[in-house]
Amino acid sequence: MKPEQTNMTEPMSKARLRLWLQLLKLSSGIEGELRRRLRDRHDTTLPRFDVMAALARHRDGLKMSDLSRYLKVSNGNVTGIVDRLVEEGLALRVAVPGDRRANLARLTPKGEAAFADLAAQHEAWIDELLTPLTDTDTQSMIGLLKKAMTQEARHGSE
Amino acid sequence: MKPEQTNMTEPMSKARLRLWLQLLKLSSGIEGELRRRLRDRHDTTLPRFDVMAALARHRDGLKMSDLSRYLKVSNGNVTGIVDRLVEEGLALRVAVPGDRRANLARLTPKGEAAFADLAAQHEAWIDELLTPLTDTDTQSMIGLLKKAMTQEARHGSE
DNA sequence: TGCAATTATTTCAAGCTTGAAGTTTTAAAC
DNA sequence: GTTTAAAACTTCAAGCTTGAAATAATTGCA
Repeated sequence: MKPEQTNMTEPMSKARLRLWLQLLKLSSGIEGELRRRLRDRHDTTLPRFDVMAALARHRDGLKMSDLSRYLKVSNGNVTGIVDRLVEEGLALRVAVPGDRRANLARLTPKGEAAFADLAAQHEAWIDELLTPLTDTDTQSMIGLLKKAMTQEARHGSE
Repeated sequence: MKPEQTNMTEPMSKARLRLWLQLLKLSSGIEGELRRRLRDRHDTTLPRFDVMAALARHRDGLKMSDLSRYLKVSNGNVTGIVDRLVEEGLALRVAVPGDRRANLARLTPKGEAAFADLAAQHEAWIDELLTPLTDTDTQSMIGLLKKAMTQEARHGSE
């Protein structure tokens, strides 16, 4: 049986590899720029921003292992990142009634204020970095990305 | 002046943010799976694979700082990754005639053979992980990604 | 009620990553 | 020819990341 072809000129595997490399190029480029801006303008990091974003959506806080699952990173990693947010006064750990093993990570008022500012800027930065795309482009790409994830989800990720 | 709108329902900034989150979800998911497979099946890492891929395209080798620029990672990072490839016998450092500061990193025959195998599997994995996309989807997405990078490139990357 | 299994979190080793400092070498300027 | 600036690479501190081990606590079962 013939392999999947693309216009009889290039196997599908080559086309998909080229797609992957372009995907990586765009996402790495944007992510790198976000990291630089967070560091240079706000003295913080993208992982801390991600944790704050998760906690901002859960005002009562999240258990460490829930945070780990939500962000798809290891428990050990979450421990370290929350440690630093606590050191900065942006989050705190709260005991869970009835379970002395567990605790909740929660944003402080200072953390909530800081995150509100960061979130607005983050949205503006993404808007700027993806300016070349029209609304139609954006909706098309979202559709394609979701289509790509229908199968990819069956290979072990959300 | 009214902000950019999308079908009068959502500002462009929100749409682009949603796009970014989907982009991140797909690329993180695939990258995570590649890392797992490289570790579990080949006892190696994605950064080492990336360095080998760069060196495979330059049979004579690349200078450390050329490698750093090519891969867009810091010199210090490249030093460490090449150290480990050398320890594994997959690469070696070669002196540059006339410049005792510089050296070339180059794949060994063992490294070239190992990379050929990894590259074939890598391509097959990407093909598998992006199976839901038809050739038309793939070409469309490549086009959109490139369009996105026309402006994004002006913000300090590539 | 006691014990084994499981859970929640932290700690740990190893690898990666940045950006700056340090060292050596080369190139440019005078 | 000498001095200064720049280049090439490594080392370093700090942060992130995984997955496994360690510790403490809870749950479930006999």
